[in-house]
Amino acid sequence: MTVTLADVAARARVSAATVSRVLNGNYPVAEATRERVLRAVDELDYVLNGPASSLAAATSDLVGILVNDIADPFFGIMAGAAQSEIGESGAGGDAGWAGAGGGSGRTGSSGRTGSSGRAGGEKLAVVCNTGGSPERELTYLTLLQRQRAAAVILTGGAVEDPAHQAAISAKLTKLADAGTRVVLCGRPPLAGGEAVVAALAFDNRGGARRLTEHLLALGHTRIGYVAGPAERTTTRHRLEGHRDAMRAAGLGGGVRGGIGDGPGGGLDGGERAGDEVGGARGTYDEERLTVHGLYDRRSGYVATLELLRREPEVTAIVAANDTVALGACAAIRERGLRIPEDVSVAGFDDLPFSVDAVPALTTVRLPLFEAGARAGRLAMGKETPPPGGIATIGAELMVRGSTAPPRVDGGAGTVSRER
Amino acid sequence: MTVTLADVAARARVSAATVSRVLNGNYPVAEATRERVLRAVDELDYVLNGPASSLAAATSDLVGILVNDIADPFFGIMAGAAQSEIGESGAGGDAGWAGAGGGSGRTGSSGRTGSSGRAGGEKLAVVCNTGGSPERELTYLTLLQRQRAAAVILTGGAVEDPAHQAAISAKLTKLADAGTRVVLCGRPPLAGGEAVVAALAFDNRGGARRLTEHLLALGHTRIGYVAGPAERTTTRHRLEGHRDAMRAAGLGGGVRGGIGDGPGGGLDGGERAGDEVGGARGTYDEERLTVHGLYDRRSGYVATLELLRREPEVTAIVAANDTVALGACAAIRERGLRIPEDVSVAGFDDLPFSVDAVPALTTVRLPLFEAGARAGRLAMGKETPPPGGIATIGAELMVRGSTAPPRVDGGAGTVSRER
DNA sequence: CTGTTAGCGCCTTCAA
DNA sequence: TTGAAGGCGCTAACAG
Repeated sequence: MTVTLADVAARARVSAATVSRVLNGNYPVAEATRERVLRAVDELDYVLNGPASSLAAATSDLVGILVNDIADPFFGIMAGAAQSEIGESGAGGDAGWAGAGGGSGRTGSSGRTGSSGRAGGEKLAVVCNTGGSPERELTYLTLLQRQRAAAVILTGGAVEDPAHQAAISAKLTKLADAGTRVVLCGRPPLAGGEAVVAALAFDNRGGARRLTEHLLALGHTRIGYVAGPAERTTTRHRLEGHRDAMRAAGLGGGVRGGIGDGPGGGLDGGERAGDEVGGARGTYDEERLTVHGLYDRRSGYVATLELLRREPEVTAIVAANDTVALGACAAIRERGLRIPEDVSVAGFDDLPFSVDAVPALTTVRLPLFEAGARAGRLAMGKETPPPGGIATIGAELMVRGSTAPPRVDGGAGTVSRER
Repeated sequence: MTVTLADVAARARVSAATVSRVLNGNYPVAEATRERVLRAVDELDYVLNGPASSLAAATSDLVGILVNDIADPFFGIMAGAAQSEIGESGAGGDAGWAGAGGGSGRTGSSGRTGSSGRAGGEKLAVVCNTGGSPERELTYLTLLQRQRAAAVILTGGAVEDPAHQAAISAKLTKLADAGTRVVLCGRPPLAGGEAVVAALAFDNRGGARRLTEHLLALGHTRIGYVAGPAERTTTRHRLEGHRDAMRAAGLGGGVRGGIGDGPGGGLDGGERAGDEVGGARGTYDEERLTVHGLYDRRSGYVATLELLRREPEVTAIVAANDTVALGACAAIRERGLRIPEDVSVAGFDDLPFSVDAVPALTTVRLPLFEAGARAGRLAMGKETPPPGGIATIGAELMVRGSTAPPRVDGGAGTVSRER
């Protein structure tokens, strides 16, 4: 029923081996023969059997890109950039695709029907949506391992549960052993990072610190923080950067060790406002002015409402990311407060929509596209890994209209005022 | 080096066929044997060889989801929803993953190491980013065909070039012939749609019509339209809906046949403002008040500036989608005009951020998540296709703060006024 | 319920 | 430069 290599060979009057050789372009083949084969391929409309090919060659042209949330542009931008480097041979550029031609030296005979059975280095870059679930992440990794993927790119923060860290680490080691190139993008390096080709980590901590320093310089002291899910590295690093800045300014401080002290990282911490543990007044504030949620708009909205309830005098809200910041803005406005006059708001990531927010969002820019593209190149072996396999990617503070000095009379004032 | 089925068979003291059977769960196997095999699998840390399996079974567990722009939540939401239905056996719900357990009846022995060599119905849902390029679309389809994908979901509008339509159609037919289930989501049905399991099309035309009718009811008559790329079905349908409404109100009208009359759909039409072709004054306006661009923020910005230049008295701008609308808002504000007092703005899609725009964006809601999920189910054969294989998905008008009656003195007035 | 027997379609030495 | 032959790891009939 389906056309096979043998059929093409017969039509071209050569052996199957020869057809294989012209298709893969790894071996010298006489130009005449080659032409004949290519013609037969087109005439028969032959399409290589991937599984058979992968089985025999013990490797496939699949490259997996794992993302936490495919509906979030944060991941979409990185994934798209990576794909643009992986898809066609040397696509390179920003968004330009080389088109269907290319391949192993052909110049697109037989009209634009092309894009047939050629194998030449074409990789199938696919993105897998883990939904932030560690189990799904592991499952996808196994599926990719099963497919003998050529490379795997893991994007975004990792879950910090030691059991999962270990499981992921073990899995990546196996993948690497099997010849799969593993690249981390926007994720901190693994403990024993030998398995990984390269790890591109964002400077979340530094970015967060500079952002909060900006707020402090403006004169804010009561700064609320809407954090992401408690167990993620990204969440922890950004929160730590924020707290570092606060402590350096003599605010908050005390207990070390991050954010793992609340159960489940939910929005339910509010009821424990009196739980003084460490004793230090600073610690009290630090926890009281932090609410965890998801990296989505709704969480930003709910968390901000909670923050305003806990501390009506808050003059600034720092959100885990831009999306969360949008939710925060909505909550603030709903309470009849103005941005930035009554409350300043800041985000993180500098997603495309952030500049269009009203007022434009002060945030921390992460070079998502560049990082994704670099990860793609690394995965393809088109770029040499950074020394030690680890690179930290800078985060740039973008000051815009959503942050301003606090009101002189301090605090947001009563919550009842209508606009 | 790598563990194979035979190794597992040897360790479990059964034949390879038996191992295969317990792994695939398609055949009755004695409970005792089954346990033994599973234990051996875990002990050996065996992972099924996908290519070999696909080769022998003549089908793979790969499901491809093609999107035009992975960085656009419009596609991300649909793709994520589809994946949630495909990933795990019966995940079903909104965003909840069943976790790594599951599989063919096991209850997760040996800790959470799990997610190993089980094959049971697990599909690898992958999204492929075409970047809107027809060539890439074709290439991905070929790659998927090569992998013997179990199913393919095409999302979003199609390019209207007949040559490509034909090429895609032919390719889909081949895929279907090879047993791949093809589903269209947010894309109009094909000419000869036999190859397709189902086509879920959005009511872009109806939605656009109702949106413009809303504006007309408000009293607007000089309405600018920022359209998407000229050659896409989505662009055409939305524009036609808009013009239908305008004509029904006695505005615009005349020449039939859509938007294909400008070269390349660029922003370059402005210089031709005097080209009166049809003769009817309405036609003139229709084209003068339409500018094409991409489905991104920047295009919305640039196109709106152009629209304001062509017709300073414009009182409303309808954008091709919400992202474009954001750019339009930026342009309008930059010209010192207020939304909606001076100029009303409307979008399309109702993406999550639209409700957070200031003022909140009037738009047309498309049930992206539901549609994506349904497409996923259809692709998995978990849901029976609609009659005729075609379903039109409703679009709901969402009236919010960005649209209001035009100013009584008409028009946006001079552009120099500062806020 | 389980083992045996053939391939699935291609790549890759090894010769020629 | 090309052909011949073996096997990659698994599944799918058949027997038993």
